[in-house]
Amino acid sequence: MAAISGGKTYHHGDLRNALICAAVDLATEGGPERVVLREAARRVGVSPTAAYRHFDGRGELLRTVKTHAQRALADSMERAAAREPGADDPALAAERRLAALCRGYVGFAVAQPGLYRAAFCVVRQAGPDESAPECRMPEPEIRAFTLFGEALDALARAGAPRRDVRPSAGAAAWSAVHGLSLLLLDGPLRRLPAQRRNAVVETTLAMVVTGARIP
Amino acid sequence: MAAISGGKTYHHGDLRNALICAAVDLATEGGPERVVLREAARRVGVSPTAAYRHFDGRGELLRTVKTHAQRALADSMERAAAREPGADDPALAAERRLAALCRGYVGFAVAQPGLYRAAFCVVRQAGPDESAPECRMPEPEIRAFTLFGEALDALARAGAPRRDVRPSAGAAAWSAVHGLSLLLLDGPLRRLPAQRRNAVVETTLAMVVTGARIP
DNA sequence: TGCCCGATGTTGACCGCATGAACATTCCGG
DNA sequence: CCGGAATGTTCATGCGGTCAACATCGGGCA
Repeated sequence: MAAISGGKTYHHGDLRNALICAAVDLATEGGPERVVLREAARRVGVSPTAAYRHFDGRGELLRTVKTHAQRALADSMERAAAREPGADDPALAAERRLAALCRGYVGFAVAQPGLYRAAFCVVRQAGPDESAPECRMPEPEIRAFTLFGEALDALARAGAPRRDVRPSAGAAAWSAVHGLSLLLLDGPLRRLPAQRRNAVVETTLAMVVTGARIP
Repeated sequence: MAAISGGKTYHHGDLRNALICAAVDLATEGGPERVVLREAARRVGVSPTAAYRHFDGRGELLRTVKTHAQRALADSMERAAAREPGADDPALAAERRLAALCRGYVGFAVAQPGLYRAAFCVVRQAGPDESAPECRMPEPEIRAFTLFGEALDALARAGAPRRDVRPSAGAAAWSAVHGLSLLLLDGPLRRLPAQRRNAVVETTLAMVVTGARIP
């Protein structure tokens, strides 16, 4: 993520991207609260206010980082699922895939705490229009949720959960891994030794999978 | 929480408490990030630096609020459980109590988003001693966890989960309600209409309970 | 009783950050 | 080749955290 630039000219040439990279680095190092406009500008070697030519302000910069982090999270999930060996029994395969997605999720959170927190941080909106229309589904751009949903669908096709529970089931699975991740990162489970932490993760996974299996 | 004071003297008389109240109000209104030393002092009608006679700085003030919020959360859980009617079947009673605790948990989060977030916010430590000794259990002062643990114990005594899963099972249940709360508050489930939100909550509860029931 | 010290507040100052206004430098299309 | 649009810069304002020096109060001891 650390970009290098050669000659110094008055015009940077790709400041927007450079700032994004710097901001992502900052978030990676210390989470969303460390995404500071001035610091990003400093790292890129540009004056603080230059950023305003490319972003509405700190808010928009952070939102960009957030999007990046959400993508990275989903990627981690897909990679984990791809590593998972298949199975003849479709139900078993579906369960394995669900578990792998969960592991990819928590794995990303633990490996990239700063980015993970950035992926879910709250960013002040531009307009004070708090009254966005209600939304049936979670913010659509969250691919992580889509992945859980699809996995649960597959499980359903293999005969497991009641049809009418979906898509709530996706949200339930998501809740479990999200809560687990946060408790492990900055929450009260932060100091668990690795082995005990693993136990907690596996227990939670079991809860998710059996919760999806049993009507 | 809003305190009134009578005559104005140079010495306030109970500044520490007054500041805490103001800070809790702030957190209630806008979460931990709105707990601002200067603002708390302003509300109490005192100069900003006066707070330093009673707190190490913003950090300690916030930590105090956090503790308060954790207590309030646990109280909400216990109240919800107390409202729950008993049952003849001990296993059923145990399941009901667990569900009630969860509802009390999520209910608090939804009713007091600011306080809830404050209860789990990260506060910079005084010394940079990142290397606290590893801890087998979650931070002991978190009564919420204790409550989940006890409820699962009761369920275990009624014959449900495998012995060896505890206390991981407590963490799993906690993860589910914690993640659910956060997704509902500022997360991607924030805009769900009330009815759909209820469905998600109930589905998650079912996951927690069946997850605890099935070995 | 009266005075002095420590506890408690206050002022003033410094630093970092977000953000806006006015000014400077490039670059590119006509 | 030139002028305006892009893109950066400097200057200034306001907020928040925190420190040092100074002011005030109140209670205990001589």
